Amino acid sequence: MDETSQKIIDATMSLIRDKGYVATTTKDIARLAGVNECTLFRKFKNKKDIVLQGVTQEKWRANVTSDIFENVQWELKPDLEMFMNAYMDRITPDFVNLSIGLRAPQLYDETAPLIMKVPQTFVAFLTEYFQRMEEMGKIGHFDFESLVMTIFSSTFGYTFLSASFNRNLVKTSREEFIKYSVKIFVDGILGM
Amino acid sequence: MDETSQKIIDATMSLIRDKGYVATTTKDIARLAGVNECTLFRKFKNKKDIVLQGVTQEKWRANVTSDIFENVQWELKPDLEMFMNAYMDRITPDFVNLSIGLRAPQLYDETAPLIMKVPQTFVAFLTEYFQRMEEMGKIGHFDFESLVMTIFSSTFGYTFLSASFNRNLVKTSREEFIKYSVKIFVDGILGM
DNA sequence: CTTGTATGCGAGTGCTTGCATGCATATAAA
DNA sequence: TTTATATGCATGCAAGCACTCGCATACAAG
Repeated sequence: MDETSQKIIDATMSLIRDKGYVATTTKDIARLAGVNECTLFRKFKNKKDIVLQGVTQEKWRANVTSDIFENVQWELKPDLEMFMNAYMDRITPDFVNLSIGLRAPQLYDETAPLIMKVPQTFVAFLTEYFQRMEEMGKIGHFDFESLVMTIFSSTFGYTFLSASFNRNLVKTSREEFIKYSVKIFVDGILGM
Repeated sequence: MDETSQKIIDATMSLIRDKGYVATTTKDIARLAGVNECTLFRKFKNKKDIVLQGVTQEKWRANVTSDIFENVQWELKPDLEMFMNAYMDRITPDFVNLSIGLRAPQLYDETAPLIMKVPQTFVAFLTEYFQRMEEMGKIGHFDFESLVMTIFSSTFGYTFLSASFNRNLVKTSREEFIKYSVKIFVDGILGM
């Protein structure tokens, strides 16, 4: 990937994050990338092609693979904290807004699988984790799907709300949130 | 509001929910509403004006006022279940997608306060609820902000994930989710 | 019957869009 | 030095955009 193409991709993805795909014009992209508009079409087939190449780059996707969960201690509290930190390290506000910006009908068929892979990876990890924890006798039997959905929804929800309504709605810091919510998940409200 | 204007508003809001504001053209709106395109501009100042009138209609906003929490029993489990049900009754997938469709820079300054009012109302209710519960001696002392954020994030997260990735990611039904997550909030994972 | 109002219709406004082309220039490899 | 490649720049194009105009038609109230 030559430098000019990269600048074009970076400009495109930034604009989509800020304004959405449809509202992002090739003129905008060229201006932000500091190149002439026609250079876009020398390097890429069309506007959509820029985006589709962008979403395949590590730089523009949360780098989510299963090996991010390496430090499992098989201890509920530190493991859930590690899980939430792993999520929030990768799913930054920029990434959240980019994901929303990519939700355009013209793109969605091709980008949706990529966007969906992120939550799926986290949900799959959590599900496996709890199954193993039960096998090890460290927790009782659960409806794992509901348990996982509760914890993941909460992690996802906080991340999304922070990115969308920063400080207007969310007054709790990330560290506080992780500490307290894990405590609640582990001990419940009455048992604290 | 005459019938024609209402049809135009309904068509506009539906299209924004499905494609977003920028991708929705006045030609689309006219076709879906079954009126001539120029009728839009006889009834409304411009495209933006249609949306701004739409978002003020009860029909097109979650009808969230504080009196939706009337059935408080001051009992953790039924109250949290009531809270989550109240949220999910109102924040339907359609409403979630409409909220995202309204996130266009051309609109956001004017629509954001309306969109934000919904989570704020729920967060405010929960905060007050837990404060009263502590005063009544029914729960111990908490960092209420973190507690509220955990529960609301989870409710919001499940609602959003269901609307966005239906059944591909979310296998848990609403009823199951509410039942189990409230159980976890109340008892914790270890105490079940 | 007259008049006002709501709407349809076709055409067209000025502007912007994604995209293309021809040509000049810069740079770097041969 | 020659040659190939990358890029800038001006210009252009067909299509699509939000929005407007003049005029015809329907219908209901007076």
